[in-house]
Amino acid sequence: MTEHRVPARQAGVRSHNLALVLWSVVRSTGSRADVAARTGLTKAAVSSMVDELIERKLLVEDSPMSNGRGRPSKLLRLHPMAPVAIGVELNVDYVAAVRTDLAGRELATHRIELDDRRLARADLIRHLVVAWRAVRPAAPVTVLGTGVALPGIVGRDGTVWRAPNLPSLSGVNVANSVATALRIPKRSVIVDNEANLAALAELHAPDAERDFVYVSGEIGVGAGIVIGGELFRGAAGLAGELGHVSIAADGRACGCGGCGCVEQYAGQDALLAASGCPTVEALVEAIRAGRPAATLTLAHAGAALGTALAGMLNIVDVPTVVLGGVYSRVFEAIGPAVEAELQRRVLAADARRPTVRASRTGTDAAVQGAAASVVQRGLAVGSMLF
Amino acid sequence: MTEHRVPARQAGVRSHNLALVLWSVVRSTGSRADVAARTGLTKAAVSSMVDELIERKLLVEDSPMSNGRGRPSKLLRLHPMAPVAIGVELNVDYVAAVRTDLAGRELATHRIELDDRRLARADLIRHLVVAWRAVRPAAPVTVLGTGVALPGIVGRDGTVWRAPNLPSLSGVNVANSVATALRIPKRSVIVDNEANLAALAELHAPDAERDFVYVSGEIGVGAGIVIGGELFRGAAGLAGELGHVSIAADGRACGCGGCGCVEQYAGQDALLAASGCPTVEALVEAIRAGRPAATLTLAHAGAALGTALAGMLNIVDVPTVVLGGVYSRVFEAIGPAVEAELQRRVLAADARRPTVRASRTGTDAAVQGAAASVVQRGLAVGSMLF
DNA sequence: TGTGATAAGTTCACGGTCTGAACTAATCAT
DNA sequence: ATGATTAGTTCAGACCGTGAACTTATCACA
Repeated sequence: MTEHRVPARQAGVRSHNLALVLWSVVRSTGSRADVAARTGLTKAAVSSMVDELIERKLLVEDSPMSNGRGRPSKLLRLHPMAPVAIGVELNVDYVAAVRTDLAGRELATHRIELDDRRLARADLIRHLVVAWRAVRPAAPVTVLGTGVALPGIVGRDGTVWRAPNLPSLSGVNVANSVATALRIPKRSVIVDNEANLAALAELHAPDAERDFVYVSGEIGVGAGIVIGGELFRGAAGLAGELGHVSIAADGRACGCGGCGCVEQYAGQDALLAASGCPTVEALVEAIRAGRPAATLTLAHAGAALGTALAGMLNIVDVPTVVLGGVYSRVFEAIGPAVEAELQRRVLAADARRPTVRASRTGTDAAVQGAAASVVQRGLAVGSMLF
Repeated sequence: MTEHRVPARQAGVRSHNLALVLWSVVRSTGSRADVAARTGLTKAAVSSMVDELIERKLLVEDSPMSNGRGRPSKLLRLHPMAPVAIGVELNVDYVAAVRTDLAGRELATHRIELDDRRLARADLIRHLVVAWRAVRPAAPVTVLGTGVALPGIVGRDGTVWRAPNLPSLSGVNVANSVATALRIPKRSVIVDNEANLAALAELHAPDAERDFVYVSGEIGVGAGIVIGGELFRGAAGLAGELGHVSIAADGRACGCGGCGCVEQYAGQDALLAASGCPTVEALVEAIRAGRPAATLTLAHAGAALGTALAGMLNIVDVPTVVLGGVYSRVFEAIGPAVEAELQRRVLAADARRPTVRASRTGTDAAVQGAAASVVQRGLAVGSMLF
């Protein structure tokens, strides 16, 4: 039954509305009157809360600006020294980091390409630490928290349940490791699956749908499920593991121990091997050139991906699929095949045709999402608003 | 991003806490002091709210009862004339209804066996109306609302998107039809998938897990997903359609137009046909007698069901499967096969072994859940508390 | 039979919160 | 200058939960 456990108090009202006002300004600047109109609060209440937010150095007031008629409004903006969020990503072939403000704007980025697959746990954590330090703020602004994106199944407490492509992380509580290595509080660290966080970034992009599945095509294949504008994490945070869904009971063997995993048919390595291209760049070029080896490879991969996705859409009921990572770079070649398979296999397809589109975010989707997840938790109802 | 759209107000605090107090008493009787301790509110606040709830005729006070020491407590109970909920279910081979109090206790039940498959839409609605009237309260208590359970895919507004086993309902907005036929407000009617509502009933049973998938084995096979103690409905309310998940690309043809649907291998009709039993009762008897035709049929069906469920568990991340409907009656024969398949195919299985158990609710799970969904919505935060 | 311990329930001043209306401030058009 | 217009502030009013003091009611024991 819906949880009614916690009593509501007046202080909760205040903190909810404080977050509402702050978030309203973060999304788009405006005067107190604008904010009142947007949020539905009265001007009086907004005034009082803006005062408090300015006092707390979260907002600043621009000098008055005329609107043509009437008293000029004083636009509100995020304080230049307002808290920031850091997102880091440890993936199979790169490490990346980003610092963002509360609005998700990038303030600093960092990225290093390297093959992590064989590294020991301590080295992996060290890479994360280096990336974190590379984007850490110089000025004395507080870091709200750190989001960590990983290519694996991550539980709610930050423990890696399984990471087929980064085996030395299996069983490690990365939240703990990162927190102690950086000497920051453990509860300021959020660890999640790379696809989940990329989905969060996609959700924050302009004009994003509120219900979709984001498919992350990297070395591994993951999926982040967004329902009603919120990330769906499942009971323990393990939801959406698409790469190791089997599409053929007796198919190709996989590093995870199973066989027939989609990743073996539509993962980045499989695409390169089947098309004979040495790098993703070469593959993109081959497709642009219309080379049959490349286009055919992607049509097959798209069918495999579409088959796995169809099962997913039948079960979680989502109308659109967003292809990200490698897939967004080869979208013209793979998108139609995926869509065709969905049209054929999704139950509700004749009533509501599934949509497939390329991601609007770039290669830094996961780090952006990692930072965004920190902001989101900071603004969540009940939190102390920093 | 998490929706912060709506401002919080003091009235919201009151209505939240009022619901909290009412629900606390509904779950188990107790004195004002007990309620204060359970909810975390102060005695003063509880006193004030209990007064209001008594005033509103939702609670009554027992005569004082000594506890051995100290001033005797006056136990609080649900008012005998408190609002009730009605749940009705239209299934392929029966129509059922139940009236419950806010605690979910059955006050009246009704059930008629009949084959609905060929009936026209108007007749189906008429059956629902008859069942509803059979359990309607005699005394002048208000009916909080009506929950309707159907074997099909039902959208949030009460429209049936697809009902392979009850074709004449396709495209019909059952919420509207029922509301006008009964002359009750449309918004008091909640329509949902039969498996979703049965899952809700399972959730309300004593000692229920907070994360599970409920599998409803009737003529059709459906699934209700419960995560964190809440029903997961997906973007449009269509989540969990398990019966028509394909487990063999070129498998048996299905009424839904596809082929290889689990329902063709593990649905009630498939079980009866394969085992040669005329009725479910005969099948249960055959299993008790250990007849190989029956046990083998169920082992095969269990493997098929387990295969489909494994995909589901990989995607929505749930640790336990509850088998309901027919499956709970033949659990000893089908459970182990399902479990074996899950153990083999679920990714997280070696870290967290999937559990399979029989449902604790009976044949009236769906109607009970339908009534419970009405109560749940009535107590939801933001609602006017009736 | 009375006294004290114990626990249930009530009362009330207080601080925090939003609302709504009145009010002040600042700019532009005429 | 004057009035229209819009931004922002102030303040009384109502509501709500808290916490502490207080009242009520019972039992155990003397």
